[in-house]
Amino acid sequence: MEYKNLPDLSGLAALRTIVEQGGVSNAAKRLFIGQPAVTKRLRALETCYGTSLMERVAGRLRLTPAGEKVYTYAVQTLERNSLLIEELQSLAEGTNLLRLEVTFSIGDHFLPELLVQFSERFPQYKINSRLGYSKSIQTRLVTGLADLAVMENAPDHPDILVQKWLEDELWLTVGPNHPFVQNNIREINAEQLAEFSFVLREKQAAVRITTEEALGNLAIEPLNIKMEVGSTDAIVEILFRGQHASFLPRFIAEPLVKTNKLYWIKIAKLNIKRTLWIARNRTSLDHHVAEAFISLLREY
Amino acid sequence: MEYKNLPDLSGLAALRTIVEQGGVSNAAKRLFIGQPAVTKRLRALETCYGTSLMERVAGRLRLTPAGEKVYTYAVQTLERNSLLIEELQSLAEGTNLLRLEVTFSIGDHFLPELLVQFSERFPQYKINSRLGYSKSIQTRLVTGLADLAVMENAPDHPDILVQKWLEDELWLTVGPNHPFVQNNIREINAEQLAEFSFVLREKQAAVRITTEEALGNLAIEPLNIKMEVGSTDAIVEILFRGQHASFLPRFIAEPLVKTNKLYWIKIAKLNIKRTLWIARNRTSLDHHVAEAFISLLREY
DNA sequence: TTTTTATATTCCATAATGGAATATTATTGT
DNA sequence: ACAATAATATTCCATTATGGAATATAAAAA
Repeated sequence: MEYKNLPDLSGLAALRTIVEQGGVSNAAKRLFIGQPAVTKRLRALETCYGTSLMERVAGRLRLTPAGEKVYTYAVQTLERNSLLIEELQSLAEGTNLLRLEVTFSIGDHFLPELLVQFSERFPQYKINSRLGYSKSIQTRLVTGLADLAVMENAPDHPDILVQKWLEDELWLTVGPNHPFVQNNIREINAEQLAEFSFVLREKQAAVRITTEEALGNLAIEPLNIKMEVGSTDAIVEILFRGQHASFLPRFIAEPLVKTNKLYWIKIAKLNIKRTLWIARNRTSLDHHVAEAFISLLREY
Repeated sequence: MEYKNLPDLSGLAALRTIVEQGGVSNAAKRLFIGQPAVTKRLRALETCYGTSLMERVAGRLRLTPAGEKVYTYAVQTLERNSLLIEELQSLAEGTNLLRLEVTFSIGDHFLPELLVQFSERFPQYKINSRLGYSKSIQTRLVTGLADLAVMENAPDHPDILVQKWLEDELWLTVGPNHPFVQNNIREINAEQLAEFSFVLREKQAAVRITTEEALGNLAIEPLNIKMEVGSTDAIVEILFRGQHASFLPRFIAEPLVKTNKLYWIKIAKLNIKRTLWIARNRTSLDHHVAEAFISLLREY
């Protein structure tokens, strides 16, 4: 089991493109790389096979007899790879499977109901969903390991298309036992944030990132963070029971505030707004299960 | 013409080896790389195809359905690359390989020495040589199954180019026990051929053909052919031991006659002359190994 | 002969790869 | 239940590979 001097598929692609485009310079344009890189790939491929594949005749490159054999292998291998990719997509689509990624707060709050509704409306489709941080979700989208994502931050990558889903805010939220609630204080200045004992999500969480971005622009003392907790539900429980404060997404805080289970303390001259995003890989825009899920999202 | 996320053949090799060796650590040993590199190649391959190829089941990796398709492609692609490499080696050796055909008498008498000299002088070249009758040699030249022939008859075909090599004759030859030798007779008339008991080569042999052509033009009785023997060396032995006669190529008879082991009986007014030929297929005139062999022939 | 076209090479910055060391996951044995 | 073992995954870092700007070389065209 010895694999020595394995050729590069990118080298085979270069050989094929040189032949079919009639030269190195044209191939470079079609491959979106520079001319030297094309020449180098071709010559590197020759090293793999230990023989000349193209030689210069009348100023242009022509296949050698050996080159013709390698060209045939190149075309077959590349075509088969394309077919394989289609096959893999069919395999994924064939099961009508949506690979969905959502950030944690969205996962905790929206996902259960979304999944139930989706399953009732589209019983033929399947969903694999997972919760994750924005960064890793972005990676999974880019690499094709996810079909669709719903996120609290807009991904920043040329291969990802985003569309807005909902507008949201982060509310400074406390429980019923908090002194500010006891003293019937519902609005503060930003400087007063230093008086609070905070329990916040961990640093990678979208809520935390957005909070720190918004407060980082203010000339205030650092927050007094007593705890980092990896679950918004747990934070809500802590707020119920103690005298801590946290920044919660409005979609989580608002129902609780309306039922007087938690209290929103407004910050004068500060609204931490954000958008919830739908994100997809640019190359998967024909994914019909994802389209179905998005139509459901749009009903919110 | 877009080639994005092309897989790595080394990644395909890793996948194949993991499957066939039953795990990452064993695959690492077989590939002569470290375990982390194997894992990374596998996971990098998954990124190329945008789907999981192997997942951990009971502590070990197992192929996913997608992984099975990629494994199949991997095996095919790697095997075809191996075949391609062999093919390229054959192609390369092909240009250094001489397929030589010679008629039997030349094969018996000249070929051993020729091959030894050729091998010493041109160690980088290979020769496949075979003995044959003129007819079949001609066919093999025409069909490209032979590169070069040395023959006792000139082939007659538009695709075969011939050049003279040596001039030769056929000598009526007898052994020391023959009555004509005992009676010190060294020249006869053609009519006296009927008095001889002949041992000749088989009908397809060039010697036989040339002999019968030469004698067929004479108004003499048919030869008394006691034996047909398929080897000129055997004929020489028979002449030593008995009272038969034969027609031998001068290049075989002359050394023996000069040392009084055999005797040449001249035929008045008859010299059976012939030429030894170098023959090639018209379309293979740039065969440099053949040129090398011909240069050696020219030294005779 | 000069200009234009096509490919090859050099030098350098960046990206990719492999491995030692370590971490994590899972199974087995006591 | 815990410790030991087996298998895979991850981190960090050094080395190697790759692409491109600039330039050189080869060949054709004007």
